[in-house]
Amino acid sequence: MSLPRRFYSRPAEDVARDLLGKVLSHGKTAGTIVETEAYPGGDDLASHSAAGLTERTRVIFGQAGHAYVYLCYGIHDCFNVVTGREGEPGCVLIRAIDPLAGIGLMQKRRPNARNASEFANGPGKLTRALGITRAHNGADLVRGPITIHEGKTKRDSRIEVTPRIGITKCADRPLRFLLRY
DNA sequence: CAATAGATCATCT
DNA sequence: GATGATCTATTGC
Repeated sequence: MSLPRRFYSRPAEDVARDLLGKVLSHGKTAGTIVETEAYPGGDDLASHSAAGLTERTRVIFGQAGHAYVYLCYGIHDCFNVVTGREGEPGCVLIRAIDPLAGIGLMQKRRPNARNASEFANGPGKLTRALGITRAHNGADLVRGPITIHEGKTKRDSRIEVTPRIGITKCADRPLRFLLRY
């Protein structure tokens, strides 16, 4: 069962933290979300939405619970979840997942990976492993084909908060969330 | 093993 | 025309 719309209709920081431990799936592949970053918009210059409402950032300003997929460094597709109220910008970048299903398929899609832990331990790797592309930009996660649902609660799991990485602006804000277990 | 460069292109100035 | 929410191969200790 997919997470309800209201789960996403909250501030990006809250959604980013609560997304840890949830399961992201597409087709036969799925994995537990273990790393996220919040891009709340507003005065956060690191957010793509800081440039304002453009053709590219349109979906970030749209209804929560939709996918924002963009091309990074001309090479990689990165997957985000739109958050907050409609008309207000905000999204969460999914940075890493722990493979749960479709291991064989992920292996095939990521020939460079040495082992399962390297299938989706990065924003660009994760989209490759799950088969997510820019064609999914704007897709509704409540309906599919990409969905997010509850996962099993792991024992002794802790949430770690650090500054976001790979950015130059607002690089000091603690908006990166990791699940350690 | 750590550091660095190259790949590659849509979006914005 | 510059820039980037990255990944990988290669070079250098």
